[in-house]
Amino acid sequence: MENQKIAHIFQEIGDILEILGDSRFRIRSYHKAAQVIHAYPYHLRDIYEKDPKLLDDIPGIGKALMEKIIEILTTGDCQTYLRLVKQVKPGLLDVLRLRGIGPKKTKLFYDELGIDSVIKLKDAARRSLLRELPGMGEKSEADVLESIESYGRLTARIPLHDAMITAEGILAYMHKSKLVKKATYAGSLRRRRRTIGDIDILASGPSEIIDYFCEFPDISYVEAKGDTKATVILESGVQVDLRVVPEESFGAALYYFTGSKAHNIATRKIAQKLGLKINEYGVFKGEKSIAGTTEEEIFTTIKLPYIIPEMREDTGEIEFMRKHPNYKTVSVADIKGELHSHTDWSDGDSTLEEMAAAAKALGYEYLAITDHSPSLKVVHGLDANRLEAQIREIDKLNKELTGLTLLKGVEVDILRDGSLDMPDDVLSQLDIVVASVHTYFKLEEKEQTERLIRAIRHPYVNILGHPTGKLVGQREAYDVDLNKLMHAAKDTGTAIELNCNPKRLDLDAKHLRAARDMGVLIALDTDAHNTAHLPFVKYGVSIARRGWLEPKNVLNTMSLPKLKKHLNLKK
DNA sequence: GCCGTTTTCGGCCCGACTGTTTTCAGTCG
Ligand SMILES: Nc1nc2c(ncn2[C@H]2C[C@H](O)[C@@H](COP(=O)(O)OP(=O)(O)OP(=O)(O)O)O2)c(=O)[nH]1
Ligand SMILES: [Mg+2]
Ligand SMILES: [Mg+2]
Ligand SMILES: [Zn+2]
Repeated sequence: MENQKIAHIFQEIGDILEILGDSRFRIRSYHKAAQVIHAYPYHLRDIYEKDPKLLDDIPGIGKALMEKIIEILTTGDCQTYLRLVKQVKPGLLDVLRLRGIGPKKTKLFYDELGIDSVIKLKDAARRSLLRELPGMGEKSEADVLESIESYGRLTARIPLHDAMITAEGILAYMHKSKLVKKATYAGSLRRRRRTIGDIDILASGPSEIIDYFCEFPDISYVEAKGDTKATVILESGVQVDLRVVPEESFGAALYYFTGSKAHNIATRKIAQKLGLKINEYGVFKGEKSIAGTTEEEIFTTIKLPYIIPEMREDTGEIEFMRKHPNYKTVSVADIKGELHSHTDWSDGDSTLEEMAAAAKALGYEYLAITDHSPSLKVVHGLDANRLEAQIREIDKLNKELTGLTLLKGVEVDILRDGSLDMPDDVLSQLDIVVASVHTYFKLEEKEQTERLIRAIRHPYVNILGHPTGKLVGQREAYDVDLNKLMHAAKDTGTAIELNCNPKRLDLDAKHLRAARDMGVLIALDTDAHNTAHLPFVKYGVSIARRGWLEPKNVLNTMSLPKLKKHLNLKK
């Protein structure tokens, strides 16, 4: 949380410096530092307390920003920031956020017309005052109005799964055209971020592809359209960017368009040092193209091993892959089973038999049935009697099943004080216990953390379920110190869940990086409430890859015998 | 403001689209 506060201050200092017309490189340093800190796996305070000089070792943090971090950690404030905030009206930052309006126009409108809020900007545009300004005209004034009007209509970041479905629809349409040689999605979707800002589509072939793309039925309007790219807004409010390149540039373009921006900049710098230039058309030595058809070629020319899209965030992956060129992150094929699922015994839709058949069809060795506990009445949580009945039912089913073993389990509710919603003598009969929070999300950090640690330390708990409670677009993480949870998890051999439901995916790459470094096992659980949810594991795997996890970091890559042994260790 | 396997000074990724412009600035990817 403190890291996020520092990242926010640096981001805003950068934004304000932009409006004030400061050096763009100085601005870049602040923005870069903000991004680095935002994605940093450890508390800066912990680093500082170990040795303040270590802060300077973080890439993107130099002497000056290190001093500012220390100032914020020790005084709670940053004098530079406070001074800058006084120089710029807060409404200017809102103006800056409008599409098509950057720092130069924000400053122009303010200097010339005293515009310091979106409301005032709208008023000035309506009164035709903007068109008189240098570099402005009738069209650009109308564009300002349009930008203000559309601000609310544009969709915020959407869940990965929703973006994937939309992208697949667009790609199916693209592949119907004979002009299109290759087409795929790129951007944050290919890097599998939990949320997607816009959908980026790459195609190879002639530039007429752009016209065909702009005829896609779900388009609300075309925002920009040229010879090599177009930007459209769908009826749903989602933005789609299309980029078209010649076939021989497909690999270079895919590399460019996959990003991230920070990763691109980092590898383009490496190319520079080698006397090369990377752009979306290829790698160039002088005028001559020396690579471009595949991504692999691009990496080879700059002497790097292939780096998977999920890792391309400039969070240390370049250095790391140089040192470990054969590093392999976890993949869907490594997943041996599911450890968190529900049936129609509680709030699931599918029967035990149906869930077992679906798990078997996925090639799983095991499926843990973990229905809810009794305090959760709305989801028909199982009391001790019904759970014992389910245990007998599963024992019976296991005798009939071949190739798949059902594990007897429960998703036990963690009560307000950190105790569990099921007596120990019932839990002791189970193969696996997932413990998770469904109430009292709003406790303050210390209390919430202690509550969850108590659950982690419970001898029968194997997995802490959906540990942050985050829901895309609905609920922020509850106030909890994940690093402390991970220490307790490490101590006790408890796994932490990465809930694979695309609405949740509630651990992000930085948390997983920390878990990996600490040797905490992560369980990739779909929390399936019907058979169709089981394949959601692929989203969890993607996020795990973003956190650099190897198969050995993931609990459900274990074979059944190994898993059983592991689950028994704690008791 | 950051950074250094040619550098502690002098660079900082590279290109497309739009509107306003007679040659390019601003914004965005
Ligand atoms: N070299 C370079 N590439 C960029 C730059 N900005 C964007 N890109 C590339 C990398 C991005 O992943 C890709 C798509 O841009 P987007 O703005 O859509 O970002 P991205 O998809 O990563 O995130 P998003 O979820 O859409 O916010 O274009 C840039 O300034 N320089
Ligand atoms: Mg994007
Ligand atoms: Mg985009
Ligand atoms: Zn559940």
